[in-house]
Amino acid sequence: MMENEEFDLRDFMPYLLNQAAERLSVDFQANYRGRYGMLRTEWRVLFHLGRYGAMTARALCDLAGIHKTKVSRAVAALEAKRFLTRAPQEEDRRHETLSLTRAGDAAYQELSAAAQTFDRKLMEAFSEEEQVILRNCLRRIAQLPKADGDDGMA
Amino acid sequence: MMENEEFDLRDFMPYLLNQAAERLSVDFQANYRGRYGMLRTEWRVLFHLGRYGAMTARALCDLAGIHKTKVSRAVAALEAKRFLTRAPQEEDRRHETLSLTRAGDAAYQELSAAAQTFDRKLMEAFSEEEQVILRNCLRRIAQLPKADGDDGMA
DNA sequence: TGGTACTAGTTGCTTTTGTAACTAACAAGG
DNA sequence: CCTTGTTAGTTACAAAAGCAACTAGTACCA
Repeated sequence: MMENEEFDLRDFMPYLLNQAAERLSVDFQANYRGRYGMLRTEWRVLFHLGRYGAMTARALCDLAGIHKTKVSRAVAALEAKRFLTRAPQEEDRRHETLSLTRAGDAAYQELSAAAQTFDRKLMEAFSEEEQVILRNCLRRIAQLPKADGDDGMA
Repeated sequence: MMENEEFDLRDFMPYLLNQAAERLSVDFQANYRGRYGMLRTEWRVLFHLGRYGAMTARALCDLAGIHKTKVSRAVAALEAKRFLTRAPQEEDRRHETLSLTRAGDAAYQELSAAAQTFDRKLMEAFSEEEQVILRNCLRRIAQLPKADGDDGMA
């Protein structure tokens, strides 16, 4: 045992990223779970629709990088909560335009504000330089091409 | 709609971290899933035991920040694969010392090497300064105290 | 000895996710 | 029309995770 002394698990990026991501996600959950009974995917769908406007489920999948079954279920849940409505497009009835209701948009506004506050507060702990580098590096990692060419979106 | 123009979801740290973490974890999975049929938690338990030596499940929970039910099931799975053995301690038979078998250690050695290669390759894309800041920031985020004082380990 | 309380670890049940198969709508060619 | 192929979205089933209740071993104290 105990070979590879120099390699600490705590320096392994996938592990470190997961720890950091879980740490923050669990904290922020309190906002959408407690007040609105939303799941993480529902919050993301809500956020995308609020931020980028009405779109189809397919566009949402592409934009947010969420699998279509997760989107499908999140949309159904948000619809049940009366936070969004669907409208099949006339030219092609396979496409459903998803739009937030007034209540959905209100929830988005509040959660979006909470998110900004959360982010600002978190970032107070970091210098300007650290913030820039951190966001930049994370974006680059998130945008890495998938290893096997499969985008998992089939 | 479309208020809060300045706040892009892509800059929200919990989201960004999750995206980056998922991206890397999915790639590295190929190593332990394909070759050893391991789950993520099993890999983490294996890694901790290989890296830090034999310990109890409880110590593993604390060290790795994994919930005891997940550890319990991962240990059972690794035992079934003959990668570790348990030995109740004589002074207190509630404590079981978990130790890797020869096969378990061999798997750890190989996966640990794969992890180092993975990490090195990933980090080639970043400057020395970026690497230092990135790891440092992530560690600080991962170590933030839990919001509600509950460590989720009960 | 018996009672209460605490810790280690497991198990049962429910919720959530992943995978793959499915339906429905369209498009193009024969 | 009718087949074949493709895309949007849903659903069924299986794998995994979360939570809470449980067993078992220990400690303390009356």
